[in-house]
Amino acid sequence: MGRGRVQLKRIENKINRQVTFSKRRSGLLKKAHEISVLCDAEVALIVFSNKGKLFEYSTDSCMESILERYERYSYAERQLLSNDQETNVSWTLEHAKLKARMEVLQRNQKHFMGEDLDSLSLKELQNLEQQLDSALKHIRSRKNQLMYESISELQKKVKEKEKEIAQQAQWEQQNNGGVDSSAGLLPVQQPLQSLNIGVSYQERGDGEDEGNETQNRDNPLLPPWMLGHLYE
Amino acid sequence: MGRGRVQLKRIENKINRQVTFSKRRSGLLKKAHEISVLCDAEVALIVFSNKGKLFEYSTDSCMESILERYERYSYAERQLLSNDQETNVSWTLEHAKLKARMEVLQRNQKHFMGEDLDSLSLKELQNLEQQLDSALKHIRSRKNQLMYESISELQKKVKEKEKEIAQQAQWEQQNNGGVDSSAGLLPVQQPLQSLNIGVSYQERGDGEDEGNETQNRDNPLLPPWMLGHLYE
DNA sequence: AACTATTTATAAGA
DNA sequence: TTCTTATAAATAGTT
Repeated sequence: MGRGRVQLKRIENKINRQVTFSKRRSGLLKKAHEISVLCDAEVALIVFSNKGKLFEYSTDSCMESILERYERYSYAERQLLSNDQETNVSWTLEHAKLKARMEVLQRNQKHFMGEDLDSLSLKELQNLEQQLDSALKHIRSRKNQLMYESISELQKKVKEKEKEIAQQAQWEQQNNGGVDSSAGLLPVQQPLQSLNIGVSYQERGDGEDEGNETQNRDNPLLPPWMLGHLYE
Repeated sequence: MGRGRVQLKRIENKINRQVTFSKRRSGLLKKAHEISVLCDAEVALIVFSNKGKLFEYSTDSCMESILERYERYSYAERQLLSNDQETNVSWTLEHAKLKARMEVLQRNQKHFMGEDLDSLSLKELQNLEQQLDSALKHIRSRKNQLMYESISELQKKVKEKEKEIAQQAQWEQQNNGGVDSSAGLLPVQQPLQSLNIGVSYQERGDGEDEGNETQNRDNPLLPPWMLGHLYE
């Protein structure tokens, strides 16, 4: 409709295109409005210009509700996404809760490590001391148990080795009249080295090493007793 | 454009309206497509008929991306929500990390409380013992400091009270020849009660109370030494 | 759905 | 951009 036919292809002349856009845009909006009124239809029209400018028309100026209706109507997929949005709130909440618990745990950890004690009252300090005392008892008990098991195992192996050596000595005695019968007198030393089992336990003396436990202060992810090898 | 003018109002004749809707709809879609091609614009057109049937046109058949662009462009409010969606990935990640750290901290806390020790090796147990030993030293040091401060303050107040009483005794002696000069002989007892300062410290004996620290096992939010009053 | 008289939209020019 | 105008396109009413 105009002085000449138009081919359905992009108008290369920039000015021309801009003018045509302006004219056709208003025509389109007008027609959208007309069909909306005449035919009692719900219309949503969104136009982005070449340059990114937005123009829109929507029946009753209620774009969002029409778009929502569209989403509902057309894509179950989208529905899932919007569900995500709805759960965002509770998710944020859970996240905040988690953070709060983290902070409490970190604070506790510091207290357990003898740090940040200034914020505790005398009563709280007493309870903490009691707690650690009790924990230490458990830990030492468990340690003793482990050591005992280790020693028991060692003794078992020592006895086996003793038996072996005794048998060998008996065999040698039977075959060449006995070369060295004193082997059985060193049943402990010999097996301990050959078995190569290290129980490097040593009871800690009190009073040295005072500042060492602060090295791990800034890394809550690694418990300090996992870093023992670093100090050795 | 037709044989007669049309007023911009709802067509009451149902058949007529339906026909007009059909004609105009195709015209509208055509024009939407034309402006899109001719002017290099991005167009989204959604039409719901009177009866709820959906018709749509979108440039490059990419309705969702145009609608997203619209949301981004038009509502800052919506922008925030869609941004949330984009950061969901990294957020999920952060959440997972937080959870992992939580678990490590909770495990540590149990170890600090002398629980779940079976999973630790002898070496780890030694390091833990050393850690707790050191922490206990700090805690006891801090406790002693608090007690010392408490006692110092008490002594100061006692001295003040003494002075007061001495002054009063002197005054009484001057005025009625001395009624009770023995008041000055109890300078410690008297003020201690009237000042009402409780230092309820008591050194813990060893060996009793072995199972008590497990009461708080299921509540990582409350450090056990905050629950001291529950045991009393 | 097809036809067609008419209205409307708009291309080109100012 | 807006106005004008010639003409293409859309479409109301009819068949």
